[in-house]
Amino acid sequence: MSLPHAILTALLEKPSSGLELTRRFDRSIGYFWPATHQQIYRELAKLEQSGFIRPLPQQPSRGQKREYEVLPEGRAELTAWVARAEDPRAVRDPLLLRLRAAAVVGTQGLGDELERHLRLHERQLAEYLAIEERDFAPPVRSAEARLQHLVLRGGIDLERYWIAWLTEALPEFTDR
Amino acid sequence: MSLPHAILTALLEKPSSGLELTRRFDRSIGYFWPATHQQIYRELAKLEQSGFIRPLPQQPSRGQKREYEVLPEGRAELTAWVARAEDPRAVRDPLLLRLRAAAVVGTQGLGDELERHLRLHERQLAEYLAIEERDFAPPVRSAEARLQHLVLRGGIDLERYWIAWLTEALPEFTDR
DNA sequence: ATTTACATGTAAGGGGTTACATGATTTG
DNA sequence: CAAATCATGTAACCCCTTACATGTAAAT
Repeated sequence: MSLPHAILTALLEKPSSGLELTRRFDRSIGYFWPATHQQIYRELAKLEQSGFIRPLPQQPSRGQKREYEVLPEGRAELTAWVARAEDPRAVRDPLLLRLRAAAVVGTQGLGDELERHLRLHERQLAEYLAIEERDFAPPVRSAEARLQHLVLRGGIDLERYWIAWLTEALPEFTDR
Repeated sequence: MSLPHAILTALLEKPSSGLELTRRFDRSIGYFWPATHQQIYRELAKLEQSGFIRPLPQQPSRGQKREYEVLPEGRAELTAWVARAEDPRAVRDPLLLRLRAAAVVGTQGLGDELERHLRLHERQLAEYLAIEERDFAPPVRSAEARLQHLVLRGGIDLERYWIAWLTEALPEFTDR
């Protein structure tokens, strides 16, 4: 149940239409919870029906922009969710699984794939570091910015985790 | 499309029934790809229909154990999957999202939740380390064991990532 | 007027989660 | 024989993914 809360967060930061949300997701919240416009429209409809958000007074026709804002009930729900007890989700990683499978059927071709993943993670890390430099440069920051920085740090460290693990693993795969 | 391959891997290691697979998942493959018995039975039926596995000659009635073995086609599929190009899955983490939400609605109650997660990850790390000590102790090992160890290392480092990040983050949350 | 971009949707299918149903075997 | 356990399965719901559909506005 995270997508509705991701949307509430984004709408509190700035009332938006479905497509605007989709674009904002692509370059911020979506790093940690990606969503397509189909998901977002569906969820907006649910959130409206639940009384958590409402459309800003505007033209209500198809093909027209339709912006939403968060109601007090929505803010209350988000506030409660922040403190709610929810266990970490189970790890579900296909790459680790593939290594396990390779232990049984052989590592043929896996080395190249691991290198490819290594490059992808290096690219993602570079993207995060650029954002960090742009948005969280040295001068002291607000509590809000410190929290956002912490989240970004989580992403950065996760990419570094993968890079370290892949770099350690690669020597096992010499079929090239 | 990872669950069928996880099952093929497990069945190659040892032909099993659905319930046996469920139990083996709980203490090995399931660390990186959990699955309930419902999922496993459904997937076994699909794998049989696809001609990747077949039931061992046995009594075919309800409530009776029904064991499967992997056919050559199944092994071929798994071998191909190991080398297939598949991008890393998108990160989708509710905790990072909650921090982002907390930047907007406040961190009330989040400190306790972060500490709880920290404890859960410490427990998981201890479990992994116990497995490492039990199954991958110093004496030199087969290629198969080295790969399995690499996978476990991935799990260990991932828990350490969370522990490090949570430990770094906690001081930001002083509402206790 | 046609094309392009903007904007909101519908439909189908897959996989995961939870609750429940039912048959067979073992144990007290 | 009653209860517990083993074993396989059904059903419903939710979320994510992909492909497609449709309407409006701006650009050429």
